[in-house]
Amino acid sequence: MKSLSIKDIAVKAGVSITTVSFIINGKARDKSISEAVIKKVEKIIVESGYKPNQIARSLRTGNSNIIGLIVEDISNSFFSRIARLIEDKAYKKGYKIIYSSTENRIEKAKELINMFKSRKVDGYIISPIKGLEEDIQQLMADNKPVILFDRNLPDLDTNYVGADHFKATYHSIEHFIKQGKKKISLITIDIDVQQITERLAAYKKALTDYDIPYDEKLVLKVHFNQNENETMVQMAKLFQTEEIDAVLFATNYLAISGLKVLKQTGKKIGDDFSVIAYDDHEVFELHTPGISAVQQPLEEIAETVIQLILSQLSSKTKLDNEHIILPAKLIER
Amino acid sequence: MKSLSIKDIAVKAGVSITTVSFIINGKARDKSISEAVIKKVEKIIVESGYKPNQIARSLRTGNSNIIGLIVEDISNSFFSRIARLIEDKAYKKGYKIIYSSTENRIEKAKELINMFKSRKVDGYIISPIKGLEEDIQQLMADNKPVILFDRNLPDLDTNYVGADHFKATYHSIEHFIKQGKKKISLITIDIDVQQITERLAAYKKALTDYDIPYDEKLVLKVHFNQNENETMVQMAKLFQTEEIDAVLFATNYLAISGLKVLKQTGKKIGDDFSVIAYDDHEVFELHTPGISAVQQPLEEIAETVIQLILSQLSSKTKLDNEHIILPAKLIER
DNA sequence: TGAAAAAGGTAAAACGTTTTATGTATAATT
DNA sequence: AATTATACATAAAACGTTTTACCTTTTTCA
Repeated sequence: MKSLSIKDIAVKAGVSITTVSFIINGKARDKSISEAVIKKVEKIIVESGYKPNQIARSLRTGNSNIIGLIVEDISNSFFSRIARLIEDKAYKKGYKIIYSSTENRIEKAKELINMFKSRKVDGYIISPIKGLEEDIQQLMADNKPVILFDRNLPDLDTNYVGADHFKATYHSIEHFIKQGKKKISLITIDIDVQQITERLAAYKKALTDYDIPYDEKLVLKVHFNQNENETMVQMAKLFQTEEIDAVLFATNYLAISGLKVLKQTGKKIGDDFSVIAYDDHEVFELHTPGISAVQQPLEEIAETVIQLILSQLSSKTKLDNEHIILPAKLIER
Repeated sequence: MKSLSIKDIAVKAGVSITTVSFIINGKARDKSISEAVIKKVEKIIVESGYKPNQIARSLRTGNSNIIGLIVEDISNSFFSRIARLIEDKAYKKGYKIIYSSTENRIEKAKELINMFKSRKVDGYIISPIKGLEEDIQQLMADNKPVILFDRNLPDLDTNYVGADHFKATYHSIEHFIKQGKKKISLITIDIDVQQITERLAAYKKALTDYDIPYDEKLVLKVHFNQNENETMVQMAKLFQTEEIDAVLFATNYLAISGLKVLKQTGKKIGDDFSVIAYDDHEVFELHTPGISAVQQPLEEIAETVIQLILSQLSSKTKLDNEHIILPAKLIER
C-alpha cells in the first residue's frame, strides 16, 4: 500500500499542494490562508493519518532534525547512559538521535561520519579519537555544529564538554597518599587522547608533589583494543611482581577486569590494598567491599552537550566555541 | 561549501549524469559503458571525494539501507549489548542501525515507529510492548520486514526471536527446590508481555509440580515504570515481613535493586537465602558471593535476528514468519 | 471613484538521485 | 548491400517535499 503524499491531501481537500504545505508547516496564517481552509485541510490530515515524508523534506530543506552521536562503544555503560540522557533531552526538542559505535577504530569512525554526512544530519556529538581531526575540521568548515565530549582533541578548536580529569585524578592519588599509601599503581590504556594522558599526568604530578618517586613499573598501559583475557593476564602479573598498596583504574571496564583478577587470585581489597575506579558503575556500588569511584556528572554532561548543540542549531550566526569542564567527584566507599 | 553532486562529476568527466549513476551503482558493465569511461569517472569520483546524497537516493528508490531498532532502554546492559552486536553484524552487510528507547511508553513507541516510517527505514527490529500490535500489523501490511525479539506479542503473527523463558524460569525454581528451599519468592514487573507473564507461569508450575503451595504474598509485582527507590522500599518490606529463603528476580535491574536492598539492610546471601537473577550482568559475576543468573544467549539472539531480517530484506517474495526460541542457561555461582 | 493594499491562493522550480525509454554509430551477419 | 545486433551513451521523468514568484479578487482609504 502506497503511503499518502501531500498531493493526495491536496486533491482530497480541493486545494493546491502549496496550501497544504503551508498549513503543515504552520505558515498558513502568515501566508493568509483562510481559517476555513485551514480547518478543512487539518481535518483531512488527521483523519487520513498523513505523515510527511521526511526524506523528501530533507532533500528539499537540506536538514533532517537528526543529530548524530558517535561514541566509542554503546555497550559501555558510561556511553549508553549518556546516550540515553542525550536522546531523552533531544527528543523533547523535536530532534532525533542516531548513534553508532566506533570501537576505537579510526576507519570505522570516518565511515560513520561519512554516513552521517550523506544522511544530512544537522549536528554531531562525538566522543572522538585521535586521527579524526581532519574529518571534524571538515564538518565545521561545512558549518555543521560539532560538540566533542568526554575526550578532547587539543589540536582542534571545537566545542567541548568534559569532566576535569586532571583534578579528579590528582585528588584520587592524593586520597591514597593521605591514607599512607606508597606504592600506588595506575592502570590505564595506551590511547592517545587528552583525557587519558591527563590522568597519567595528574598521577605523576601528585606523586611528585608528595615526594613519592615515580616508578614506571607501577604503571600499566593496556592496549586499547585487546581482549579482556590478555588484559587480565597483564594485571595479574603486575599484582604479583610488584608490591602495590593502591590502584587507580583509568576506566570503568579496566576496573571491572581488575576486580575479576582480584577475585580469581584471591587478593583482598582492604586496609593494605585500596582501589579507585574511574567512571562509576553499579558493580562498584554493590561490590563487597564497596569500590570508591570517580563519578562524572553524567546528567550535567548530557544537559550541557544538548543545550550547546541546540543553541548552535538555532542560531543563524556562528557562535564561539566553548570549552566546558565540569567537576568530577570521588565517591568514597 | 556546497557538497558535490552527481552532476558535478558528470560535468567534470564530460559524460551524462546517467552514465555516472550507472558506474556508481555497479551497473556500468551491464549497461555496456566502455572501460575507458568507467576508469575515468571512477578516478574523478575518488579524487574529488564525492559521496552520493543518501537522502536523494532514498527518495528515489524508496529504501534507505537503514534498519530501525526499538528497545525498551538503551542504557540497560541487556539491550545495549544486543544493540552493539546487532549494529556490528548489520554494519558488515552494509546496513546501518538507528536505535531508540521506548521507556516502556506506548506513545513514545508509536512516535518512534512513525519517525522510522517517515525516514523510510527498510526493516524493523523491535522489543515490543503491549498496545503496539496495530502499529506493527500496519508495518507488516506495508510489506516491511519486522522482527520482534526478547518479548513477543501473542496476538500477532510475526517473526520472533527470544529465549525460552518458561523453561529457564522453571529450571531456576526447580534448582531452588532441590536445594531444599520452601519459601521461594518471585520479584517481577507488572508489564503485560508474554515473556514476563511466562516467568510467573513457570514459577507457579514448578511449585505445583513439587507440591509447594503457591503463596501470593511471596510474589512482588513492581510497577514497570516506577523509580528505583520505591521499588527498593517494596522489596525491603517483602524481605522483612515474609520468611523467604530464595528469590528469583525476573529482570537484571530488579536484581540489582534487590542486591542494594540486601546490602543496606545487612541481609546476607548464603545457605539459608539464595538468589537468582534474570539476565546476566557484570555485577552478578563480581558480587560476593557470586550471584547465579539466567543467561540469555545474546550473541545467538543478535545473530539470529540479523540473519532473519537480512534474508527478508533480500528476498523478493514474502517469507514465512519464524518463531525461534533459543535456550537460556542458568549460570550457577 | 480610483488606486493601493490586503486577502486568499497557486504554478512551477528546485533538492540529487535512479531508471526507463530511446538514440546513434559501429560491428556482425546474411 | 541490406539488415540486425551490439556497444555506448543520454534525455527526461519520477520520488515528495518547500518555497519563490506571481495571480486574482476584495477591501481600504485618500
